[in-house]
Amino acid sequence: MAGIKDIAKKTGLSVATVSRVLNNSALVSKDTKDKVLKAAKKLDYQPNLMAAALRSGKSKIIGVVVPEINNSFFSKIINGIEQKANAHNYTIIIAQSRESKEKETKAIQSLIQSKVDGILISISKETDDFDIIHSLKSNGMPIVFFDRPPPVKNVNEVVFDDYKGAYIATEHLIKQGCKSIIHIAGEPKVSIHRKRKNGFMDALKKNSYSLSESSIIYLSMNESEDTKTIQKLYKSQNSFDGIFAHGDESCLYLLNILKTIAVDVPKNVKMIGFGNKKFSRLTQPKLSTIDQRCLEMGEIATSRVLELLKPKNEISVKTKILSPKLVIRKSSFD
Amino acid sequence: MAGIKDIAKKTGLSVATVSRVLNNSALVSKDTKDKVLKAAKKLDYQPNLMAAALRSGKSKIIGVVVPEINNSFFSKIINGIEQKANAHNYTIIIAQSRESKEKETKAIQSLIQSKVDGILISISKETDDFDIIHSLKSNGMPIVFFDRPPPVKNVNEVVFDDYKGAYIATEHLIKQGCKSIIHIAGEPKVSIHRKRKNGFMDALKKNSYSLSESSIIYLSMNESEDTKTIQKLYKSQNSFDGIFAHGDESCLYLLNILKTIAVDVPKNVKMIGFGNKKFSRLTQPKLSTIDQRCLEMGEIATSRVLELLKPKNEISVKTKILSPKLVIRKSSFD
DNA sequence: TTGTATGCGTTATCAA
DNA sequence: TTGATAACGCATACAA
Repeated sequence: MAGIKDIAKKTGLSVATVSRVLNNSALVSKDTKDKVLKAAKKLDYQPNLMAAALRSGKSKIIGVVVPEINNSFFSKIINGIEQKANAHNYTIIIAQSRESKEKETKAIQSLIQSKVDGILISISKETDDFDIIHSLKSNGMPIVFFDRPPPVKNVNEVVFDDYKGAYIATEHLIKQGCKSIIHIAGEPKVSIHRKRKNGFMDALKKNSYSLSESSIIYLSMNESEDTKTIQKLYKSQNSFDGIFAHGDESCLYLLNILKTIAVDVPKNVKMIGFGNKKFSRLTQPKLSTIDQRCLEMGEIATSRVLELLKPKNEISVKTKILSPKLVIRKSSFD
Repeated sequence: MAGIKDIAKKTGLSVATVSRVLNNSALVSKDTKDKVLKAAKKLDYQPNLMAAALRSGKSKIIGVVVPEINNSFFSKIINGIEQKANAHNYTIIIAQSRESKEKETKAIQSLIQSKVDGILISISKETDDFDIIHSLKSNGMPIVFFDRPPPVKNVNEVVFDDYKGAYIATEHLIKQGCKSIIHIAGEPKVSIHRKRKNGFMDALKKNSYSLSESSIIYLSMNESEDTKTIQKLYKSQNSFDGIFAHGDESCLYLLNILKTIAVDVPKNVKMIGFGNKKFSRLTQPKLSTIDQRCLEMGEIATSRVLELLKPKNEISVKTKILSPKLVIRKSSFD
């Protein structure tokens, strides 16, 4: 493992020239270039990125902060980020906030100290003050938010249209002939859950479907209890033939309950989830769902931060809203 | 955002003294210490980790290479790694090989160039030569393998006992009274799949259970085809009342098939999966499974590399084998 | 207890 | 086209 100095010694050139070759600084003769490259390979040259970053002021690293890596939604997005970043010769450093404001702040600080050139971040649920965001902005740190932007003006963000996703899912059930559709709702404190619920309700209204109290169900996640609830509802006059679940997880959960009480999916009831999780293809029937285009979200956010990194940039600010993709499988189609 | 120099200027002390305070080098008066700390806070001091690393030769970073981050097995392990590393004031950099030997090599190289102090790695499936591992070893890079060690002598490794996991799962079914157990096997090219199959077979032998050709099933993952296969087998004289699936995914898949052909789990057939995936708690009945103690694997591997980082270390080499944990839920128990 | 001076490996400026 | 040299921000050996 050699450095620039070793190559200089070996070739009899100066470190400056060697550095120029290694950075394609064009002002070198083909002869010396070849000589240097050959020596580099022979000596197993490994550039010291830290030294280069220190000197140049550019680390070629992008920092990524997500709530949780063990979450396929975020890890898919990270894949998009990594691909795009690598394609532009950038490396990424991933940090987790674990939905804690304190850890989030620490993570950001740590990225700053690691001299990342830019930051991509999805804000933790717990975070309620945004001082650090403001300080990042005023320090001129290139920063792009994805999926969960902060309530701060004039920021770059890439978000997913949860409302529309829910709307589309619901309309899909309507088109499949469902006459009475219920929504398995998520924890209302979470904003995306509220958006999905609203999308569901508006789709019903728009299509002149009636919306009763029993149209929105909050499950207890206690099996026998939920089974009773669903069975009772199914046999009541408020029965349903369509289900839009706020997530694939609850869709799976419900599918199992329906099987238990001998309701056939999709014959008797059609259902659709949200998230396009891996396991949604392993059920029988396979689950229809809404795909959030995670990979694209990561790619777009990265492209944006890469733009901000270019010296020429005018300080424009953009919000990109990703539209949902309907994934039709067996659970909503026959 | 200030540096060590700014603090020196502000306090009228030398950079050396400031540096000493910031590194707890003990040889400073309480007075100057207070002065420096106060100024540091006031000026919003952010250490330049790259400069410190360059000077000290220690980056306090551990590099982690995994095949895929979007895989709950690995991301759980990473959580264990991160926790342990952070607790010791180390940061981690995560790189993905995506099961490609080429990307794996690049990832390792990139970590070296980032001057990580040590490396944790789970080898990609595709990797078939181990030159880079040997060169890392001979360069004295502290390195610990987890889950998928390379076939190289004298390395530190933390692995999971897949054979034993399968054995325990099978014996569990036997204890639950199953008389005829089948195994849903995985792709035999993958070594852990072979180990699980062997554990299954040995558990049967040990308990004097007969093992026929139809005891080991390879699914096509074509729904209707697999449904027919299972239904036919279930109604044949080689019928079964216990299933050990090589993964939770195929366990879920099979559970759905059984429901479709009206076989009750766990009454008619008991089943157990492998991996303790999140969704295994969302099925009805909930899936029994084998937990691989991912968090511990990450923690142990990190502790090991941290030991190697201590100057005093004698070059001992250890293999740690993690035993499986049986998770009994409804699918194998009534 | 504190300060001076040097160097980590690289890039960038200036001169040749 | 190339070389000598300063500088990036910090840690540390040595001097005071």
